[in-house]
Amino acid sequence: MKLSKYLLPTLKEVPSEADTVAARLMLRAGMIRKVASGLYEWLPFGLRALKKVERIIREEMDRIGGQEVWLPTLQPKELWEESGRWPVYGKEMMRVKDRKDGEFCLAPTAEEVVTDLVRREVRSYRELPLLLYQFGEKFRDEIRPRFGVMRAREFYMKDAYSFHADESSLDKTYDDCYAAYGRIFERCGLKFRPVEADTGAIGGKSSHEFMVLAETGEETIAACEGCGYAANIERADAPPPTAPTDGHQHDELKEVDTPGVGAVEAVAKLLKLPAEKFLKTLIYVADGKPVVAVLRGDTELNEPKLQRALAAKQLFKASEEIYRQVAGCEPGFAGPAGLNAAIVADHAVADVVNAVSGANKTDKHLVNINVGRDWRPARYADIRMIRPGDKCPRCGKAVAFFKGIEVGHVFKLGTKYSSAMNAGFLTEKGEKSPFLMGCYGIGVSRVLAAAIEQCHDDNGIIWPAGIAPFQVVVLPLNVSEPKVVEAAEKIYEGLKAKGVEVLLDDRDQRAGVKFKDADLLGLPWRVTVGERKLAEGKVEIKARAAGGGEDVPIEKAVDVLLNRIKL
RNA sequence: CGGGGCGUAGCGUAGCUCGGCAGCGCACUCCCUUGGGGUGGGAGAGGUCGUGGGUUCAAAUCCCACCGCCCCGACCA
Repeated sequence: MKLSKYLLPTLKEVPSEADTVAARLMLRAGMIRKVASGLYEWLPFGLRALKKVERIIREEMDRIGGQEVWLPTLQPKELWEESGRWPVYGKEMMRVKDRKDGEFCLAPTAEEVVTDLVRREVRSYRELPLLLYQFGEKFRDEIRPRFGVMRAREFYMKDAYSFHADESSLDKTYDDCYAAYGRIFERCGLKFRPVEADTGAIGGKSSHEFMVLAETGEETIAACEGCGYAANIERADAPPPTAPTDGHQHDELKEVDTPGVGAVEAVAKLLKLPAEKFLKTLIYVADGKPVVAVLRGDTELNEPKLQRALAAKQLFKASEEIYRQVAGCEPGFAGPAGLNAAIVADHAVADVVNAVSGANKTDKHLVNINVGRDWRPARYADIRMIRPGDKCPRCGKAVAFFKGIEVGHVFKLGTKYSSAMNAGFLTEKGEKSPFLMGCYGIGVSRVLAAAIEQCHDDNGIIWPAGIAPFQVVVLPLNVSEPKVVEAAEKIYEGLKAKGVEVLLDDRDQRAGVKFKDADLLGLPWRVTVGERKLAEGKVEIKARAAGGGEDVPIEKAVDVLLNRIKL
């Protein structure tokens, strides 16, 4: 490809919208342009890289027996009603109507359509297992799109779905996908880490996320360097509480005035007591019923855990109105004593002796409240967030937090969708049984952004060879010098003839401009053709990732590069 | 949805406080110059100043409404 004819508009200045390194570089390197919030155009250079990632994924999915399909992006409401997700998915799902007022959504994911396909076409256990995958646009109406294509409203995704007759078959495919994902991200040049994940709204049994470690990551991972345990903090088990913080003597319950002071930190300051002595009382609504969560004052609620503990389909914070109905006071003054609602208490609460809590009276708190004597939870559960320095739930060493970008996710769905949608097969015994399912996603556009986030320097992108849009850029430094042009074109044509993807910067630009753009575009290999070295019959070959070039005779340049590229 | 900020040429911005010819840098077109890290000079083209309304002799500038975008938070794969 000749750069003079290629739609590759590089930018010297950074558009103000760029909020991460990757977004800045993708815009500057002419890979993408923004059309509206969370919506992007992919230009030729960017799309080439995206297709490289796609190709790697396709190869690895095919390798484990995946079969590529193409499912509709526009999906009928009826299927989503069958699975029960039409009302549950919420505002994040883009919904549209056709001319007959029929309702559809723009696919945020494809469990429903693929389950529908398989229930119609597969009858027998003999046809299982089945691993289907596709590439396509997904739509999610994010509250706040950001970080360029990292969190966009329309994005490019590989999604795969597997169907099984039994658990061991599901386990095998899950493990195959897990391994394939490792190979995919490896080939994309990413430093990544698989972590245990919450199963979230999609629902299901076990689940792992593939995280690219990056400062700008939106996910937080709790990881133990001791035993290798790593989990999304939404999922990470909190360690069991240690010992009671002081004696077992239960002192007399007292009511104290705390006018206008509701928050734990503020009351702690007022009463000169540490936050560990407090009971934090939170009121939620789970599937329409109010529930109360009680935590130790220095810990935070983990909503997904509470939702799991309650087995609730929907969970949200109680409105102030409901709060008043349940607690009988203004928000901030609720406490577990005398509440008329089911209480779920975090394990850590059990050990707090002579605690402080809200009194369920506005501007009042209770001192020396004790579980068992003054209140009783309906049950204990792990509902708090893990904290940095907490003990690893596996080995007991301290865990640390890391930021990560989720690039892939594997789930064991079980029969969640097949049961809801009556999708099943006949077993050996001739009995009908719902499919066991797994699903496996990779954010293709996000992988690319994550790779750039990880592979760059001050001057631009440094492409991992596997996903570089081209392998080589040839720079004739002075196009008004025929000898330079001739030598550059010879190398360019020579590489093309060998099937190497090569870009020729034939623009009438100064050397400095070409060097700057070459660094920005970040292709793995650069061939510089200038008068100075040409006089000795040589050109310079330089790797983008390494400093210092190597001078080679013109006639050997193609062969030398072919060798280097193989490495 | 709450809080904050911004909207002026393709990109980056000045001007707005205190109303009075819409400017600058980069990019773009043409000419000359230069030719190994964003040359130097000259000439040019490009604007509903986000949209609508109001105040005024006069609005990019002041007022109101709306739209869009960005940041923080809440929310969420």
